Amino acid sequence: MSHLVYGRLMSVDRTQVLRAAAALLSRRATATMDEVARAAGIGRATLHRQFAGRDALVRALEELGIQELEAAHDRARTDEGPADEAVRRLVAEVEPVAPLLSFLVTENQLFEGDQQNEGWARLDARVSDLFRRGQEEGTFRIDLTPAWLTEALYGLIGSGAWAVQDGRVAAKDFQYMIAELLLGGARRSVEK
Amino acid sequence: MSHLVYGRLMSVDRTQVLRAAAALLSRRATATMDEVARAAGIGRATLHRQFAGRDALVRALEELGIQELEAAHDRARTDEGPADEAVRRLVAEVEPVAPLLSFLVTENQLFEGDQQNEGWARLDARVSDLFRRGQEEGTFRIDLTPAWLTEALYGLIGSGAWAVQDGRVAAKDFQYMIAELLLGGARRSVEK
DNA sequence: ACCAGATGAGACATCAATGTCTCATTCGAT
DNA sequence: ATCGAATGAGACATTGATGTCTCATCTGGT
Repeated sequence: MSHLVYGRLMSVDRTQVLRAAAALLSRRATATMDEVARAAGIGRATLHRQFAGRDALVRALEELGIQELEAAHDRARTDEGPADEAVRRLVAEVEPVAPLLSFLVTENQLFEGDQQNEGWARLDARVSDLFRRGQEEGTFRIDLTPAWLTEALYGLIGSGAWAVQDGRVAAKDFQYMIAELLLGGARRSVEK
Repeated sequence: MSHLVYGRLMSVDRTQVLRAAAALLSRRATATMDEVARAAGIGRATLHRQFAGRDALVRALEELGIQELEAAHDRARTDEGPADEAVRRLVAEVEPVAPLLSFLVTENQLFEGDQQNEGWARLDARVSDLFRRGQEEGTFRIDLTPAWLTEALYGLIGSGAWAVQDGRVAAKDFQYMIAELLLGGARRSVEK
């Protein structure tokens, strides 16, 4: 019993399947279960054995996304140093998860916002806290609510991910474009 | 033949149906044809008589959205006056169309972006031109490309529409939040 | 009042995706 | 090499939405 993983016999790598699914669904949110299976290099039956159904798959993707976002937050140490620099670090760390994030956000929009998942609430709170801290430190303007800044960050990350995927923005500019617009806006400022 | 409209006998108001569809689909993008029909107060058969199918309905919504956005642009006179003020006017004029716009944007993302609709291309060009003009006038920073600023504007409008619909942002703050963030960013600036 | 045309309701066939199941094959541990 | 477990491929039933059709009813113009 050397290959027991989580009490089950090992077989297909669950995480690997999830990553393949994320990669595909981020591009085409309407991809079928069969397509997901092929993208993951496994049979449809096996996919169904691992995830009871499409809903279960999406929920698993949600968990994965939340995990990775939490990890990104941790790595970015958003509670340390100047708030604007923390935002930059956060954007940088979130970049790899951006396509999955935008998929999950739109997915959540589709299915009526019945139950605000606890994980999302916690993430929202972390982002929101960051902006609030920036306001208290005098770095961020106080006429834009932390809730809106949080929404805007998600929105810009989604737009950025999609613009990159579509070739309208170079991948290397992703972090810069988002962070700069979010922090400094489009208007030319006197400083700098 | 007093009630001939566009060569067809009048009956249900096509535009009114489209508006009802827009209102519903903007909230629940997966709403069924039957739901759309009920929302419009007509029978499903009649809905099918007017729009060959779901695709046709969405395409009609697309045309409607494009029309209204063009009209918003015209009213905002985005080629007059300082670019930043033009952006403000544009955001204000676009606000009523925001939910429909965000629906169409995500819808377009779902179906593979094979052929860029001519209408969207023209709208993109108008927005893009506005930002370019601002850069040439020295109002906007030049390190953010017009293409990205255009994406960002759409993204923020979508986020704003959704945040309002979800009650996380007050409807009355919609224009201000978007325009201020887009123009000035989150960082507190020295001026003002 | 009459009539052509449009509507609404529902029956119906179709279609695509989903979920379940079977079975031969393959893989890994021993 | 052998055995048990997992896989892949495909058959199959189910489901939900779609699109078509019919027919009774209604409406607006004459």
